[in-house]
Amino acid sequence: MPRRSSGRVTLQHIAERVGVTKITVSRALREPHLVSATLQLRIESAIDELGYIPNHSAGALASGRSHSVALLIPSLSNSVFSEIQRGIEEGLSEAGYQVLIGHTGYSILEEERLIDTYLRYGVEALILPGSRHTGHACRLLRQARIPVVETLELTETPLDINVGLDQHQAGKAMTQTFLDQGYRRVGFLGARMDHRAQLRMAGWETAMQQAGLSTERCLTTPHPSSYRLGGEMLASMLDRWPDLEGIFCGNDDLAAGALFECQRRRMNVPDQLALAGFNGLDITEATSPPLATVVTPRRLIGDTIARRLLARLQGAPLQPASEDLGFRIRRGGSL
Amino acid sequence: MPRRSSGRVTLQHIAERVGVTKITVSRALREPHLVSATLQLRIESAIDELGYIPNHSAGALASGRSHSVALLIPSLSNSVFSEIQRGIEEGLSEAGYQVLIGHTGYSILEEERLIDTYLRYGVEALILPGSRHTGHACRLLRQARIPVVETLELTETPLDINVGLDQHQAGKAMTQTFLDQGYRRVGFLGARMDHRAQLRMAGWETAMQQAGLSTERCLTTPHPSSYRLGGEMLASMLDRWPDLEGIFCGNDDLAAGALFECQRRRMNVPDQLALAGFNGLDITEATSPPLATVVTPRRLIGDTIARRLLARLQGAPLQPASEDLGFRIRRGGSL
DNA sequence: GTGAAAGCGCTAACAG
DNA sequence: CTGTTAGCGCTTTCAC
Repeated sequence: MPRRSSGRVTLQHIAERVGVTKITVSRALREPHLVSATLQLRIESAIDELGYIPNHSAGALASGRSHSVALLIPSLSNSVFSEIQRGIEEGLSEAGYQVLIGHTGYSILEEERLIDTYLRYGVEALILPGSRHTGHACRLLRQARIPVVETLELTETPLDINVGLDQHQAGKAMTQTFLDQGYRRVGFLGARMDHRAQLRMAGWETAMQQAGLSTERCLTTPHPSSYRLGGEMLASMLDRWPDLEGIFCGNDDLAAGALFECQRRRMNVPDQLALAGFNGLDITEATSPPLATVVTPRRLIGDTIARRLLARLQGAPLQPASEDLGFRIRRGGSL
Repeated sequence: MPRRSSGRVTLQHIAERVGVTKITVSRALREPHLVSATLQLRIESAIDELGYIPNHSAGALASGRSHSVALLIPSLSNSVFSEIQRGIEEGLSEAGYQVLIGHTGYSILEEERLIDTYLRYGVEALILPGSRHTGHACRLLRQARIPVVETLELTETPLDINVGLDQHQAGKAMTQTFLDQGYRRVGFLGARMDHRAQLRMAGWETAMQQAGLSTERCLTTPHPSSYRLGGEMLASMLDRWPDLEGIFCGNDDLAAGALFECQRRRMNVPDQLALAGFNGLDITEATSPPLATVVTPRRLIGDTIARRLLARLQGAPLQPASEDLGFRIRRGGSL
């Protein structure tokens, strides 16, 4: 009589039922070609009858492999990441990896906590949003000796794989589009102000300064962005700088919210005020007028991550390098 | 010399460094009050120095407890679930549970696959969207003998905990609001047409039929909903039924997309066409006019799930029962 | 093609 | 407060 037992059906139960040892059952599940066809069938039906569910922990412990990868994203409610995630998941699940999702809430402290958690789970790789991490997180990543992907933004000093786009350059390019269209008093609206939002804003500043224009018309908040916030912030900006000709919003949510506020005020977009967002979400094509935006190659980013990560997992050597997947400016009708 | 070894730092390494046995180190981590203060400190610093990361699989295997719970949601890009998820996660993480997220893509087959996956991971509870599952999924759930939560919709035959709202009733109530305002030719627009979308549509049908009105003005598609789709479907409906007075959209995305299309056509909302959505997402308060919608208590659902699930995890008996958390109609300005 | 033995890293149970 | 022993369910290794 065992002293401890979970009561769950184990390999051993299947083995006894079939009249073999558990290693044969194990093989039947993992390397069917090494087991005779008759046995294979009898084992399958025993598994079915008894309702056997493999114990992942036991397998991972014995083999030292978890067949899982952690994907950290800043926020579950931001659809920017869902396409990236789709590409990653399709690529990795095909290769037998389970993708464990965590969300950092845009906090590198929370990211650190999640890295720790998932390293305990024995993930075989980590995919992180952004390139800024806490010191302890970096130490954990180094010690873990597993492939790491940093994504969304590019960094000069990648830990391993780095796939994304130049957020600063993109911010600058969109601002330049305003300038090319003849707009001069162009403001910037930013929310959350995570690292990428800061880079986009810096791109705006650079473009404005290079054109010899003022960068005073700028409003930011640490609060999460939302449609409502876009409207409120637009109102504040117009109060303060009634001479505004255009606003570059750090993301599409803010831009859409700003557009709605313009509609309420019966302000014509783009004649009275030009607007632009960032990311190229579905909503930018649906509004009236469609919103100008920086279209980011999210699906491509996801696919690329999957491809490069699989290569690393299959033994490709560590060669830290950045891959710039670019962006595209879409003028919509709001600019 | 061990024959196999992962090379990772283990409890044993810490124990040797400190000069105790590994069980003491294990206790220092899990039940610090059972270990002397001096040892506690020395163990902590050894853990820090060597960079020890506990092996979750080993712990789970030995203790039979995974301290994790699976949360399945239909889609990562639908912000409807993010608030529910937040409530669940806050409540459970406080109690020491890790929440593993999976997304079913609105498919009960994929749900079945995920249930199987997470049962292998040894999750201590499962939170599922909806109350419809495959036969095999039900069998798996029964055999697992762990708490199960079915959410979003209510069911007569809950497997265990069921927290949500009456989607049919909500659809009916919103339709009744149209009728109360004097609208008669009220259509329905639905996308994806998962079970909840079907229930909402059935609510619309019931209300219309009870009022002796036609239910012909109805357009649905299996495609995922989006703003753009809302606009396109509105256009189709107006082509086919130019006499439409109002449209109840199965969700807020469609309603917003429909509103944008009205703006493009310079149709006044609600004078020429009344609109309503479902869920009460942020966007419904931001548009001009704000959209009528059925406000669902998502945060409350999440909190309630966490509370009731924790009770079950701490030993409360299985008492299958539904909890109806209701809904609220908000007229916005589009109805 | 199948089996026996050992061990992955940790915790339960009992002892002192 | 700390240690000893056994074992969780599986896979590796080596043997037949």
